[in-house]
Amino acid sequence: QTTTSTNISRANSCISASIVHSEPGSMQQAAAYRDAQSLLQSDYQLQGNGHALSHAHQWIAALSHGETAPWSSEQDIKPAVQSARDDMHNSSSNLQHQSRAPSHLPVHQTAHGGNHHDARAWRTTTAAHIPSMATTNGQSLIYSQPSFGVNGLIPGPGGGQGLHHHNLRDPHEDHHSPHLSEHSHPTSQQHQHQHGPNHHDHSDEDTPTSDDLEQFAKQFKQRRIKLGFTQADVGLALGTLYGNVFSQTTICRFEALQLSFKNMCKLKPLLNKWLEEADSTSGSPTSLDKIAAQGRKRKKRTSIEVSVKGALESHFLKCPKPAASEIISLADSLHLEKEVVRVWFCNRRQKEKRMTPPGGALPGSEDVYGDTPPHHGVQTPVQ
DNA sequence: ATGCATGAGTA
DNA sequence: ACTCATGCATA
Repeated sequence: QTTTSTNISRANSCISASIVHSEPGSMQQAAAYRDAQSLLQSDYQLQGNGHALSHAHQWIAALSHGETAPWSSEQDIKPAVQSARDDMHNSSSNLQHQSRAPSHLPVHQTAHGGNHHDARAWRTTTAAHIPSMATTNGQSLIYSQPSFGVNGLIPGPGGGQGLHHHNLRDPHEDHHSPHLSEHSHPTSQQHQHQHGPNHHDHSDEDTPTSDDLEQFAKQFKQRRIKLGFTQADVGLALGTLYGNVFSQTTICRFEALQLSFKNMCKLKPLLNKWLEEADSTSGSPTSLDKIAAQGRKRKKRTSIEVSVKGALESHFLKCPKPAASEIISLADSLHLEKEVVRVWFCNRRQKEKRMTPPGGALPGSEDVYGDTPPHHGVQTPVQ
């Protein structure tokens, strides 16, 4: 039975945000965010051997009784605080019109034009990238104005764990060509380059191919580690640099290619820029940060039992897009809330669309739900 | 590193 | 109600 994991809420109080210094003298590094975060969660974060305990907060309290939307009941606090005029809007999201028409061309969007792309274009093993730039909205995405002095890096002690970041990962894979120049694949990756407007040089300008992304992601990770930054540091730095903060999760997923092709394309330029800034900047401070004091009661994460997951999985194979009624009956039989089941399917589908789809890509069951991207060869991205 | 969740934008 | 981009909370 689905237990909802024990959990303590996270504080959702507004953090006094922090400043916005753009002075060259102000030094607020990444640490700020991290600290703030830990502060928030400090309730239960143990230090050393401490057992801290926690105390529950809001929504927890709320659920004791009325369930009518335990979490979504009252107020909804808005995230507010996006640091001022930061136009982070750019959501990019608006442009994926996945034409279900079988005849769509694999459009390749420029990172900026970010248009559709159907999520199936990558993996285009056999090239076939038709450079169409039918992009309607040729701007949006990314960059916001660089109003500040840039760089909010600096890994050091202040940078948090950067202190002893040593190497908590991959014992192997260390040292190898540090330069970001293009050398390539440490681990064989077949890369068939595409013909197209691209020169051979895949760096950041044009629309990258999935191979470019793989290469970049791998290299990015290595550089990042060598520089002593954590994924969280990077996410924050992006925020201080461009105004768009990203979480550790996103950086992690980027490195692991667990984002959609389009999403990867959008992020690559930013990360690439950070990378350049990062190693070129040896010691310049300045940063600005913004911590979104987000307060929104989040539903407790439902923990679905393995057996139940298995059932969902098998259903997914049969029908990736169950109708509402099916979801209801399924939820009912599995003793799950309808919403939980619905979300599970959404997430499952999304997972299929990542560059690195889950293992079970069974052949034959590809286009069943008219939306399956043809990810053929899923080459192990592993590391 | 990942599972479940939220929300904006769409259809 | 879905797709997508993202992320909190967890494993």
